[in-house]
Amino acid sequence: LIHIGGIAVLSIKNTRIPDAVIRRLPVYLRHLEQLLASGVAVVSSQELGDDLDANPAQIRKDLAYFGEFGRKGVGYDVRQLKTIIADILGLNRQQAVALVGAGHLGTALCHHNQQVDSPIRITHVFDADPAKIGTRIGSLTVLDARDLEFEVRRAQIRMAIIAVPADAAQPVVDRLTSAGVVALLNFAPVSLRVPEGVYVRHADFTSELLSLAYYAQR
Amino acid sequence: LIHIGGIAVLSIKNTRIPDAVIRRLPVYLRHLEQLLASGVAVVSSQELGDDLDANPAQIRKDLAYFGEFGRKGVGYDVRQLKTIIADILGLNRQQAVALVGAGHLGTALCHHNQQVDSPIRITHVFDADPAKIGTRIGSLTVLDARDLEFEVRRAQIRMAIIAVPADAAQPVVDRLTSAGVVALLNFAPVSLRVPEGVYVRHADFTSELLSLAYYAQR
DNA sequence: TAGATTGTTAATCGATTAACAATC
DNA sequence: TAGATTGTTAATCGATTAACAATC
Repeated sequence: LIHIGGIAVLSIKNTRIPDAVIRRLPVYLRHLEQLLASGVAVVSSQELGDDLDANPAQIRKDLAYFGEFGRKGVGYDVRQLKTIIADILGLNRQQAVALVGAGHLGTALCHHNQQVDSPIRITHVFDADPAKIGTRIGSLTVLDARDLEFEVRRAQIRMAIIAVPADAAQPVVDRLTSAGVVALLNFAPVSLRVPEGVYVRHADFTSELLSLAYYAQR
Repeated sequence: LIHIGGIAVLSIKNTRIPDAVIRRLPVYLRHLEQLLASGVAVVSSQELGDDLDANPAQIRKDLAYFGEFGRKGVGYDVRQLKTIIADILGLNRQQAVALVGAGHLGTALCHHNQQVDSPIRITHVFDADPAKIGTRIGSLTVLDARDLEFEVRRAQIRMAIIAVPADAAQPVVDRLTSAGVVALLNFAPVSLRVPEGVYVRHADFTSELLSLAYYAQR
């Protein structure tokens, strides 16, 4: 553990942290922001669990992966915990994100990201269609997909969103990873092959709808 | 097991089937369609596993929840298995889907669904904004959100997509479930409370991006 | 028949939840 | 101090993978 002024900070242990834990952190963060906005200074894992429909032990265990942030008999300082989770996720430093594919979905994701108050911002949009290159999506201009590697390297981009058709996805991913991208959010309906150490999250709308249909049957 | 003409068909056991299994079925289905298109008639779990980066035992076990569809020493008939999975998911009967929220994201999801060849189709789009009501998204016209219950009941809609702002989501969900919706795909960044027996899948783009940032840090 | 591959049981792995000593 | 709540260990639960008899 790293202690600064008696407070355990960002003490990522050498344990491998489960993906499920990482995916819950934004949920905690958002709720802490709401609590802070409504003037709540301290919150217990029990209260968080009630609000978020989660097990209090799970919340405590999730947080304990990164350090000791609570006070026994008291709970967690809302403002402090909010800052800590943001730090864990790396939301303090500027993270450039590339979006590849300016179709309906890509365009909407881009607009959505500009509307919403998110610390992670799409900074580059690429498309291969000459009719789209140079057009604007909110404050961004669609760039030529041929310049992908060059721009990604120049901006030192590490995160990318894949919103291209299925058959275009793998080549795009190969080019992105070769240019330094290490975290991918994939909206194309294909399983992607990536080099060791690169993280891929699948977020395919069509598959989601198909599996949802199972639950609608009765 | 239910056998029709010597073939075990859609024999959903009284076992509770894990959600993880259901979510893999569309992946299998899509790949089987591709195999069929390229003229492959029979496939083994080993081959499927290689193609989909999955464990063959897992594929066999997933399928075995629903019946015995393979031939020992041979493998699975591609066409037959494709049909069976489509039946399991309920993709044979027409499923009307309501989309609530015609903002950037909702509009894109609607367009995307019309472009892609998916058996599950968005049939109704609702919005509360008078400026949007009556406008068209592809072949659909945006309906007045005040008519939500009426239209959902009339079309016997059981699936819905939530693409409204966070603070509007819960009331919309309450109205949808009261009108008969039992499966929800939620793009709003809030945890939803639903009646017993209603299935909710969370698909919040902003949270996805935030957790992805963790993996981009180094 | 010999080789291959299923369906299923058993073993393993990992994640969630319960319990509780430590302590604010 | 008494009551509350953390951090953590142990127990439970569930999902994945391995192993193999059955059999095409």
